[in-house]
Amino acid sequence: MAGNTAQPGTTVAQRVVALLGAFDDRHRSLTLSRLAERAGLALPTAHRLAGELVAGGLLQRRDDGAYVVGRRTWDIGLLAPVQTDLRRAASPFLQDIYAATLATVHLAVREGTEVLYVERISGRASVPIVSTVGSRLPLHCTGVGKALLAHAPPDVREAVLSRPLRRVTPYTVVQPGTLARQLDQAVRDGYASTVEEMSAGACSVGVPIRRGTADDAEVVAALGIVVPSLKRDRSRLVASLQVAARGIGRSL
Amino acid sequence: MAGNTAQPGTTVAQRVVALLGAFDDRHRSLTLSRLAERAGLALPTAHRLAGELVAGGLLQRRDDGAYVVGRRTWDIGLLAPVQTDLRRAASPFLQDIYAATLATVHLAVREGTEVLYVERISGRASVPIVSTVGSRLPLHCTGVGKALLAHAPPDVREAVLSRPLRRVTPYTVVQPGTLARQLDQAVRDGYASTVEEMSAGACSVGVPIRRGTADDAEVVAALGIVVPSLKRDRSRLVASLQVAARGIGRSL
DNA sequence: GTCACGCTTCCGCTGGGCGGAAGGATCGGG
DNA sequence: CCCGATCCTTCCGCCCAGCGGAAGCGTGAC
Repeated sequence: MAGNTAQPGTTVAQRVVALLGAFDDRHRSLTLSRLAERAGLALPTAHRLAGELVAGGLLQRRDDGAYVVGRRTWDIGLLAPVQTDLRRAASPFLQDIYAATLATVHLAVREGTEVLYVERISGRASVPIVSTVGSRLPLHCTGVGKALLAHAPPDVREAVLSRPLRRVTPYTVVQPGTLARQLDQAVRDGYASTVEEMSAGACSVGVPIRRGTADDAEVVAALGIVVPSLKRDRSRLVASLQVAARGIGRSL
Repeated sequence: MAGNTAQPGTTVAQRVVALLGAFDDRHRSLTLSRLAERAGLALPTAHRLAGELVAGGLLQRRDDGAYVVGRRTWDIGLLAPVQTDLRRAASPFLQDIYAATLATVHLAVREGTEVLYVERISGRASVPIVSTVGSRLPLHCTGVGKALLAHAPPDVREAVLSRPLRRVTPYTVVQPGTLARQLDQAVRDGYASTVEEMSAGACSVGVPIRRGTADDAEVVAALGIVVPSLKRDRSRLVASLQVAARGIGRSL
């Protein structure tokens, strides 16, 4: 009756996945004990497996003993076909917009009830931004998020509106009714905007990207920029984003 | 005497690493049998393990049955601290250079006898480029590569020069003596350049990035751009790259 | 039909993996 | 200096999870 208790039904491969999955945006480095805890593994097990992953380069051990994701994982992860076609098609347009505005430019898709940022260009003049490539944020407090949500299937909109909207800044829209009105407006206008709803001093605009050229084609992504203020230039910004979005859609 | 023969000394975790490691730039999708072969696993073993990795999201299975790297690996890989400080410091300068030149801008480090590209901005006007973020190329046929090699420790230079230099285009420098002279020249000039040595119609310039402000400080990375031609503007390009490199070094 | 090829499933043997427990290493408080 | 707390590392014996040969399918070429 000694030793082995390992929850039945778990395989080693699953444990490896659990170990890697223990890392996320808010946990980029973990001590052995936290790693074991988050992965749901006994400490010696985590120690041995993590050691093997370090040997394989998937994890890395810092001098202070903490584990971080290894370079090998980065290498391999970059091979994943994450919206490859979309990114290839969008890249030149993102560059154009950046060159014209020097503002942070985002390309994002909806994943469930979150925005997933798949590409970003950030300029030095820009406000400090929370999002990086690979990060996920709520749909209700970013320009691209609202643009995606506005054109999402009814059940998604329902799901977002029915749960409490997380307040991120004092200006975050947390009343479902207000958000719903903004979304309807965004559909009519062809763009969505936020004013300091995600981070202080940052405003954003997002426009939908439709596959193909039809005005009612499926929305597959959103394009957006973050600027210090929307008081001036809003319509010019929106116009250039919309032109780019159409260009991207055409080449999808 | 049936069943199990699995090379003794291999653990499941190592097999998982082998499976993930079977993917590289030239093998972004693999059929089960090739995956098994490249990972050195028996076919049923690869089948089962790959299935578990698919369930865990580290791999993905396309409709045609081929395995590709999964989005989860991408997510997790992006958490890896790959030259994080360098990239953060360099990002605004890369943007500036891009905005000024509209050429493809690269940030790269040396890893052994290869260049590892850690950041890139590519414009629509640019020549089609081989490198992407995460890719590795030889040191002898790119601008950043030569810049890194020129300032690398003697044993690295030795190692590169003593092995045959891979010919990539008709213009690739493959004679060790010529390359050595170019490297010495690059040290004197403070920049290195290539003319169609990596791909036809593409010239590149690379400058070293030194940690700190001292003129003889350690070279930790290189900054470069790729342009269709170097005939005009070479000195202006070099000058702006050098200014940016100093700026990056200052903030490291 | 027949063959070839690649994927999937089955199954019995066994050694790789498990975690409790003991042993270190490090730190800070008394 | 000792002692407890906390975390990491190593050891070890039990046992079942994992292995792969072999058989079964599905598909496509000729």
